Amino acid sequence: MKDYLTIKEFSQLSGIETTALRYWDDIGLFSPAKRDLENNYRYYTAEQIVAVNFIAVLSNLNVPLKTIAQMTDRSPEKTAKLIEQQEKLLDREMQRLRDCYSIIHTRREMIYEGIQALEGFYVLDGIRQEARARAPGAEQVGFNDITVLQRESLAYIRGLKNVFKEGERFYESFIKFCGNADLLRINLNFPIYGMHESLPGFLKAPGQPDYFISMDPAGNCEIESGRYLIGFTRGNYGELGNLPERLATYAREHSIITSGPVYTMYLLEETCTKDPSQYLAQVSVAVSR
Amino acid sequence: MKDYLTIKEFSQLSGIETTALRYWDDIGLFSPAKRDLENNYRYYTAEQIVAVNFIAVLSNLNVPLKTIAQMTDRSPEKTAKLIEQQEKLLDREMQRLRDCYSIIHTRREMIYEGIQALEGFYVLDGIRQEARARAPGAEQVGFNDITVLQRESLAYIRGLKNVFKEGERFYESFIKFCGNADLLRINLNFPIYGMHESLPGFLKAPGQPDYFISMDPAGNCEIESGRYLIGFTRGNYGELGNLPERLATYAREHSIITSGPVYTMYLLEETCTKDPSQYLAQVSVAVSR
DNA sequence: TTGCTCCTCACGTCACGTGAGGTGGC
DNA sequence: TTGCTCCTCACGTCACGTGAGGTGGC
Repeated sequence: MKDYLTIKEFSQLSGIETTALRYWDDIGLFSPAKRDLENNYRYYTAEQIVAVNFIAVLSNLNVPLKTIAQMTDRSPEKTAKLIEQQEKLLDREMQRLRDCYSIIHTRREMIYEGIQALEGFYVLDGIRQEARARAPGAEQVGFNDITVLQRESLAYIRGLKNVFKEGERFYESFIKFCGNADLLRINLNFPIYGMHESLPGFLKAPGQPDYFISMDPAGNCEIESGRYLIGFTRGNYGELGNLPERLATYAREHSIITSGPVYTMYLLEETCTKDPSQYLAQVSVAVSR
Repeated sequence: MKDYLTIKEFSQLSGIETTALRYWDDIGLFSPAKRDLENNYRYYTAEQIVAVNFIAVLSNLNVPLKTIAQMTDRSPEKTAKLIEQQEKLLDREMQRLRDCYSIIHTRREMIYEGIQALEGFYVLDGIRQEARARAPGAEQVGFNDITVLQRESLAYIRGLKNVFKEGERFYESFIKFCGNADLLRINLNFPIYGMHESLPGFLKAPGQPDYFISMDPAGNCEIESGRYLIGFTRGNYGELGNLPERLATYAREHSIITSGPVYTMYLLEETCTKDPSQYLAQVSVAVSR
């Protein structure tokens, strides 16, 4: 009399659901060591735990059961090869997950910046203070205020330069950018922003950026760290209201000299709100003092 | 006249299959900006690419479409919270994949050792030589030879001590080990081996190890690095043939003093071959010289 | 007219999950 | 007898994929 385990016992020892065990039996992937001929009960042996656990690991890795089932005519070499393949796939999958993490994390940071801008925040010596820890001497900055802020460097990758022909619609450029993305190895899943090459160009046509940029932390371009003149506004893509004039006026009144590109970043957009009038844009340009 | 994209154009720009786009429309997750009332054509806008890409990223992360669909009444806070949740899930998922990697990698290394043992290998000064690069003076070791080999340290975790009562069957201990695994935080997906506390105990009852051990690289026990007396044999679990005597004889004839536990490792088992008589066990014990 | 795209509808797929209805062992 | 376990069978689920059959625009 050998020791046999019922399907429930075997399920508890191996951690695999009875429904899965029955299904694996049905498709011929993994069958009990014995079947009772009278009542059709499934009986497993203890040593089958090793085999079923290996199947479970592969199944957890999303290896199709058909692929696993091909191991019925198994050999050390075949099993090793299957594992080697899975190791490679796992490497890729982990890279994919890291990429996804990077995407959603970047997006979340943008959203947080947007929420902070809406709530207002405190600034001391160009440094944004932690939400509720107001330092003495810190200046309160509201949503409608223009301010100068220290910024960490941010990587990005940019598309081809936009060319706006007479009467050409805004989105044709964006569509071209998307169409070229694959070719230029631009990942469209990161936040996509606009960039003007200089402030005068921005003031002339705020809704027509010279480039679209993807905020890919692995990108080959960089928004340099330093002090930036920053303002916010709400509204649909390209509709910046009076923000351009407010920025220009602030710079003139505070004798601020700006340099380098102007970045238009939609911190809050479709992923955060259904109402385009509630989109939130942050426009920033480096201060050269 | 606004710029509209057909489903195919939109699919190509976003990288999302038309079938998925139609399905997402059907379930109310993501619909085109416009429908032609006459022919029911779907028309998308360029800015929808941002939203659909975000959905695609979440969907890639196996977020149920129902969960994503709850974002129809979205707000910055809700979206940020959803992302935060996903970041946590991603952390866990990546840890899970690392664990799986560790499991199959450990198993593959064992299989390679098993294959090498079958093929035979060369040993120079206790160090196993690379397969075909036979160093001068190296000694050939066949499958049936007992040998002394240098071994790197290996982590493992062990279960409770086995107690074999009179007439108790081998597998009852193994079943107890499996039953306690969850409690003792033992992962049964790693290779499970046997351990005797000492050589005399092994020689007395080779098929009744004092402990079962799981070769978890994160385990709290260690097979120390050093020289080990090593032999191989084929056969079902616990059936070690004349290997115990061969080991004892070799030790006596070569004046080898052994110390510490005896490890019985099934390098090739059910995952590699269907025939239990083809299982390959490696028995090893530290040499204290 | 031709070739291409678009549509809906129905059915298939994968790996189970969920009852429904009935049997078997202590 | 009672409660628990086991069985099969059928249908549901999730996120599409795959034709089938038919329409629409240049």
